[in-house]
Amino acid sequence: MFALVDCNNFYASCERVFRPDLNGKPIVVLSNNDGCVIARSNEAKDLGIPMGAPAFEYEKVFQQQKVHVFSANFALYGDMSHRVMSVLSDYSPDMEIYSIDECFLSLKGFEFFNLQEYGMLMRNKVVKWTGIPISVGIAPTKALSKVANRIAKKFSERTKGVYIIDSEESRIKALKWLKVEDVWGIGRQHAKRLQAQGVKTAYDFTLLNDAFVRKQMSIVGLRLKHDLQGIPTLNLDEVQPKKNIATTRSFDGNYTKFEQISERVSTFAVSCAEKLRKQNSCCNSLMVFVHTNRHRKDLPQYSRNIVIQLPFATNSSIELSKFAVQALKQIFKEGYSYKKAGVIVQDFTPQDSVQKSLFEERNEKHIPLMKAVDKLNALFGQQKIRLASQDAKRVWKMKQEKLSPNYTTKLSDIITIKI
DNA sequence: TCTGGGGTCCTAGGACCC
DNA sequence: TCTGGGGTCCTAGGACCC
Repeated sequence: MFALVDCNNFYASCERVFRPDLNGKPIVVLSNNDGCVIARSNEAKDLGIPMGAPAFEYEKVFQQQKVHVFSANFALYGDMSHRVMSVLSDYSPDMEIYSIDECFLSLKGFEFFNLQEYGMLMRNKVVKWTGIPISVGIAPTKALSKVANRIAKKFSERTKGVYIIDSEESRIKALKWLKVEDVWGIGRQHAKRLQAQGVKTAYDFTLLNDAFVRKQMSIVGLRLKHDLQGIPTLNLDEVQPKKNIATTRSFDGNYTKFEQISERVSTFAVSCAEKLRKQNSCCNSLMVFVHTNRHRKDLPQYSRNIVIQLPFATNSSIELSKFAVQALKQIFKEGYSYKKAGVIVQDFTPQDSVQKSLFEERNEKHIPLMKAVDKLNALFGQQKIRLASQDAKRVWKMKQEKLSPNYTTKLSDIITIKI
């Protein structure tokens, strides 16, 4: 059996942990730049605020309905996620952290446990120790545990947040209830095609023949089908080092000058380099892209990316920044209003087995230098030490008007309790 | 005025090898 | 008239996830 544990309305719940006065009130969390809605409390969902809603279009609703609006505070959510996962890791020797707010637990060897009770234990402990409410779905396969989790959440009053699929009868009942477009792994495109063929529920999907599914949805779809039939096909994955790392941002306004954008690109490259060093990888290639605001139909549009092969594998902020700005030079065109840029590093090699280059040497001095920079930044706060090619005055170029304090990661933001 | 960010996997087709 | 067979590697594009 597998358990899929999922935090309810995760970002909204994180904000609420430190603002208990907001219990029962509508909350939304906005994306970077306070652009669109990326998380909603149940109360906000009930008001009909959709996922991804542009914030400026819903300003009136927010005011009229007294919705509490937060800028995304990823430092807080990341730390809270850690805490939740750490509590959950006590409940199984095998765990797959699937996303910031979800994990699978293997319940192999738990045959003689009362799984309903076990799920309740997890739920109570997590909410008591972290303040985050969770839902637990338990079933013989990963895909079915996803389904069970949905039921646990949807009917939380009846299920108390824990639901188990453990018989053929409950499997079929669950799958007949679940719409095909809500199945994990069936996105908009596949759902559209399946519906056109009369497939309405997850159960209908499991009745299709293998060859048909294989042809329409590749091996991925077929695996999913088997998993939903109760044949364990998807395995628990361990956390792998990433294969790509990206730092991309929309700008706080429209940028037209090369210097403005190169400063951003340099900062993005430095951020990628930091993430690379965290997982002990070096990258061999790097992509830079820029584009204009695609929502502005009245302005001329331009969008381009470029991939460059590096002469040697590196994770030095200095090198990567230099290469990224060089790449930007090749695609930047005068006369456009740019809205977004990004740096993506790819083609990794482990840090300790980097090949020497025949023609161009990487500067070995960068290794201890980066170590020192990382140490200082960890001690004195992100971006304390920066390259001259980055902006020296402002660290964040984002609209974050409703940012909550970093309650759990910054000493000066820790809450005070009066007793 | 204002519209997010960061990932994964699979397949087909082209280019190449012997 | 008739023109083989068996591979690998890479990339772009498409699908999906949170």
